[in-house]
Formats: sequence, structure tokens, C-alpha cells
Amino acid sequence: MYNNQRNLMSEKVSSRKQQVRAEDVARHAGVSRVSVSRTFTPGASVSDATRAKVLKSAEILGYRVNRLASSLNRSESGIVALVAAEIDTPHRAAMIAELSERLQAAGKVTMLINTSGYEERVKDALLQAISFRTEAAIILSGAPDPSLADTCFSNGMKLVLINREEDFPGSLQIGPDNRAAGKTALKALLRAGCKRIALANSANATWSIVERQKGFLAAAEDAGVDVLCEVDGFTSYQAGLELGTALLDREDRPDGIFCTTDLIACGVIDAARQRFGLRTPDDLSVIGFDNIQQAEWEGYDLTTFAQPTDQIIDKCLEWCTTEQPSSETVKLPAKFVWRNSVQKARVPMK
Amino acid sequence: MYNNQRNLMSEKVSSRKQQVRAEDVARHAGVSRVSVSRTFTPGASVSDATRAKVLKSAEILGYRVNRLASSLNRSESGIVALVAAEIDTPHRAAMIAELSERLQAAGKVTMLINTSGYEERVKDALLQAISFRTEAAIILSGAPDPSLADTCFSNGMKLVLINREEDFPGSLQIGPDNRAAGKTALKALLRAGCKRIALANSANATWSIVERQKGFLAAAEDAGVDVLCEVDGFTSYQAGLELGTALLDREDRPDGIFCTTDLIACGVIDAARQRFGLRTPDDLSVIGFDNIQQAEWEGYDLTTFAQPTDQIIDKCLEWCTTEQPSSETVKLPAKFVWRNSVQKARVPMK
DNA sequence: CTGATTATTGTACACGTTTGCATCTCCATA
DNA sequence: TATGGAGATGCAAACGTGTACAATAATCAG
Repeated sequence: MYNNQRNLMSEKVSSRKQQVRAEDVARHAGVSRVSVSRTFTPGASVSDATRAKVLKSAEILGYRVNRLASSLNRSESGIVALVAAEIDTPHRAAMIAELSERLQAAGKVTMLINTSGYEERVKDALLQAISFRTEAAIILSGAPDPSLADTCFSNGMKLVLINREEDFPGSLQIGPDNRAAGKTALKALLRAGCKRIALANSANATWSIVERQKGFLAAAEDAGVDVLCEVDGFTSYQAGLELGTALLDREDRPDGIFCTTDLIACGVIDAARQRFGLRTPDDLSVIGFDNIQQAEWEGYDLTTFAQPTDQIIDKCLEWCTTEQPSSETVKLPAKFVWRNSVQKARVPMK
Repeated sequence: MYNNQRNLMSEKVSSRKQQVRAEDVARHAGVSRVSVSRTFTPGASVSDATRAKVLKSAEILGYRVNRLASSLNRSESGIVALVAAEIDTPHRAAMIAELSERLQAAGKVTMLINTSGYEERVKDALLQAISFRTEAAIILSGAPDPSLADTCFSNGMKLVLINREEDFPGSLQIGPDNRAAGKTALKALLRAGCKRIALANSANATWSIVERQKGFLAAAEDAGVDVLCEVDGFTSYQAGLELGTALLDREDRPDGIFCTTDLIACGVIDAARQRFGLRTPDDLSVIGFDNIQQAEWEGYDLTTFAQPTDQIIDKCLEWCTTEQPSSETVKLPAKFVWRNSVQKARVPMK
């Protein structure tokens, strides 16, 4: 017969939360406990009769397979950790929305770990992920110590770094081709006939954002044009306001600005409009990066680069679901999105 | 002696992921397995000597307590589910950022479940949460069937509904006082001297958004003023553009518009500026709701209502961490944030 | 030095699953 | 009818932990 006694040794039964177990369903349906398990395991062998009985009893009792126990047994948690800071930033939020959506569609469960604040928290985040035997950790901001990464690997966890390209063996490093985008931005400003070109960047920029700046400056050097560099503040709209104000306040006011981020670009445009009465693209050409939702708002209509989000996620999922993925670095082209913040080409193409 | 043999019955050892267990650490440190467990259990009794040995060995071997197993045993997962749709929407993103942050600080782990798309997905989300024995589910959008909620309760899960106030026993229902806010909005427009007052709302609005509309209209009725209602589209910036265009295109163009959402308000302001050459607050007064980041962008400078996010989250956490919380409905005042999208008071206060 | 108290360690069981193997039933084929 | 084979079911062993209880070692009061 079934052993119905729970908590044999513990007197205070009430302290434990009573859950509906497979055994309860089994007893209710008059079948064995394994039959219940098999009913909920795809591909397992159960007769239609017992399956029906089990499903009915499960429905009545409100039974759900305990995935903690199941994960423990099969050593596959189905959980993927998303590690990110400043989640409420437009581009980041979009990325997380898309990622969680796609992970879900792939049958995975997303664990969100917010690392705003100290950089140190990436470490804690990964430790937490390891504790929960996460199948993979997708890091959207920051990067872990190599030693910590090894701990991840030794626990069978996969590591994806988005927007990082440092040397990181064993992981997938993926992101847009920031340098190329910077280059394209410069060409576009030149073709628009801009004479005094500037760059607006945050002083606390991420690696990938600095890359954009480098690409832009390198292209400028190649073309033999001087670039006015204004670098200050955080990667935010407010910083854009300040940067824009500083730039437009100069005697030699620039007529074309590459902003390393859409948020900064929005700030620059607003500075131009609200504080100097200048309009894009007539008085000033502005290019951003990220293609956040606000970029297509009518007040900005910002020419920018679209992050290759879909492709990044495609690759992410594919890489995470292969058995023994090998270290890989993927750089995807960022699509140039023409809107109306850049003067129409005055200089014909060569 | 220790039993080092794993997978006694399974030949293909390699198929299972090899993990570092407490037993491995115990063997390495020359102590018993329970000592390892005790080392990582706060308040357990271990001598400093063994604790030190255990910690050292754990460090070397890269051991982390398996929280799946631990949760299973103690029937406390430490996981809280966040159920939300349209995560990349400014207000939603901010809410999630703050919630995940605070949950983390409280030692909880957040599981993000994206329910964009069908409404049906709230059900799937909760079923998933139950499977993982989530301690609580915080629902930011949508609401579950009562029967499903019962299943949640019977599995010891707590339920929080944010921005819902339907009759839902056993759960915490919390959100801003939308009606009162609508009322305040009307008063503010009247005091600004607006003569032709309008309301712009989405046709697919949530319950709480509809409440704002109701509060506004009720107050208008009380004051004996007519309100022009434009209701169409989704709750988005684009809808705001359309709504604004439709309103401002009328013969009897309104001079004061309450938008049930900041996103809509931004759209309305842009419609006014970009399509009609009208400026706030001189030609048009606009009030929004949510106090999203864009509301304080210089291009909008939007007078709006701040969601009582902090208080909501405070209450959430407090409620979720009490043993047997009783059903509760909490309505918190939304703070009116004065910026510069509403004409300065022309009508003196009575 | 003895008995009592306390701090530490060990033993064994439970948490709720999945799965290899063995058993059993049933039906078709030779 | 005997022989296989397929399909369903049961048994028992894991997965990696926490904890009540017992046993042992250490400390202390008298």
C-alpha cells in the first residue's frame, strides 16, 4: 500500500508548506506514482486509460510537476539567467523584452538579475546563477572575472557576453560591429556636407560604446577631417543635453554630431531645439545609435543605427542549445536607419 | 567511508553533467558532508576550524550550494515571479527595474515571465510559476482566473495584483488611486483656464487606465463641463500622435487635454508641435500619467502624475514576507508632478 | 575529580522527481 | 500451442540538499 505518512519524524507538520505531490495524484487516480510521472514526461510509455485518469486527478487536485525536483533529478534546470544593469533604459529594456520572449518560446525560463550599481554585482549575479544551476547566463552589461567564468563552466553553465569582445575563452561574444558603424556615421555626416563635425560621448561609456567612438575617429583621421570631441557625464539623456549645450555654445558651433547613443542624441537634439532654437536637420545633423523607440518619435525623427537584436538573439539561442559550443566571437552589421535628422546629401557620392 | 560511486546503474556517465557536490567538498576537506551543509547554513553549529577547512575546499573546488536541491528540501524556493506584458514600455520597464532591484536586496530571486501577446499567457505564466514553487507571483498586467488563483494558493503561493482592483480574495491588490488622479487632472485644467477640455485615451486600455478616465469624466460632470472624448488605438506614443491629430484638427480645437498615459501625452504634444505648430503650455495644456523618464525631457516637460512606485513595492515586499497575509486592497495617492505643459493658473483658487 | 551543561559531529531520513531494469499482460505470427 | 515482441507498469535507486535526533567531545561548576 501507499505510504501516506508525511513528516514522520517532525511533530510540527504545519510549518512545512503542504504541496500536492505526484503521489497524491497517484492515490487519487488509483495508479502508481511513476505512472503520474510518465504522464507528464513527453515520450514516456503510458496507456491512454491511465493517462486519462492521471490527468483528471491532477486537474482536480491542482497538481503541477515540481520542476525543482525534476531539475534536480535530470540536471537540466531550463533556467537561463539574464544579467543586466539599468534595465529601464530604452534599448536595454527592449533587449530584455525580446530575449525573455524568445527564451520562453524556446521552452526556457528567464531569471532576471539586476546589476545596477556596483560593477561587483556581476560576480554576485553569476554566483546566484550557479546556485540555481542555470543552463546559461547572458550578460548584457559588464563582464565577470575569468576565474569566475571558469567556475561557471565547471558547473556546466554556458556564458554569453553581449556587447563585449574581450578575450574570453569558452563563451559566446556577440554584438554589433561598432567600429564599422562609427565609420559609416562619419561618412554620412561628410556626405551631408557637414563642415564642423563633432562627437558626443559619455565619460562612463561601455566598451562597445567606446568602440563606436574609435571607429568614428579613425575614419575621420583617414579622411583628414578634424573632429571636436565632447566627452562627459553618463550614458543618458541628461548627459546628451549637457553635451549638446556645451558643443552648440562654442564659437565654432558644429553642424554635424555623432552621438554614441540614441539617448544622448535625443538630449543633443533637445538642447539644440529648446536652448538654441536650432532644428534638425536644417541647422544641425545628428546621428545616434541603438534605434530606440524614441528615435522614431516625431519630435526626434532620428537617423541612427539599429542594433541587430534579432540576429543576436537567434545566435544566442542557437549557441546555448548546442551541446558543446565552442568559443566564438560574432560581430554583426548594425543597419543604418535613415530618418530625418541628417541633412540630405549635399555632397554627391564619388 | 564515503561512497564515491556515482551513477551506479547508469553506464553512460558522460551524459550527466558533472557537478561539484557537498560531498566532494567534504572529502576534500576531510570532514563529513553535513558539516559542509552547516557551513553554508546561517545559524548552524560548526566549529570555526571545520568551517575554515570547508570554505577553503569549497573555494578550490568551485562549490556552490545547489539551491534547487536546497529549495526542494526546505520547501522555500526564494523565487518570486514577475508577470508582465510589454516590458519595453517606459513605465513598465521602470517598475520591473525597481522591483527586481528591491527583491534582490530582500534576498529573493526574480523570475521574469513575459506575457506580451495573448491574454491567455497569464495562465501559462502562473502555471510555470507554480511549477517552480515560486514564493509569490507579482502580476503587472492582466489577471488570472479565480480557479487558477486557487491552485496558486493551494500550492502556498502568494499573489499580488498591481493596478487591478477586481474582487480577488486571497491576494494583495495594489495601485495608485486612479480616480482621484483623474479628478485632480480635471481641476488642474480648469484652474489653468482651459475652456475646451478633452481626454485622450487608448481603446485597449487596462482597467486602471480606464479608471483614470472615469475619475476625470466624473469630476467633469460634477463641475458641469463638457469633455471631448477621443478614444482610439493602443496605449502607445503612436496612438497619442493619432489622438492628438484628431483632436487638434477639429473646428473646436481643445485647449486642455488629459492623456491617460505619458506615452500618449508625448504623442499628443508632438502632434501639436510637429503637425500644428502649437506649443505647450502656451497654446495647449497637456497632462499625462506615469511620470516616465521622457516626461522630464526638455522637449516635453510634462506635467503628470507619478506612480507611487516605492510605496507599492514597499507594501508588496512587506506583504509577501508575512506568514499568512490576508486579502488586502491598497490604493495609494499618485503625486501630481508640476512641470511646464500646463498653462499657469489663470483662474484663482476659490 | 565528577557530574552537568554545552558545543560539535554523525546518522538517517525526507524533499519530489526521473529512469533503468524487471515483470507482466496481451496479441500476432509461425 | 508455443514463441516472440511490443506495450504498460512497478520497484528501487538516484539527484543534492537540510535537519531532528543521537552520540560524542569539550567545557565548566562544584
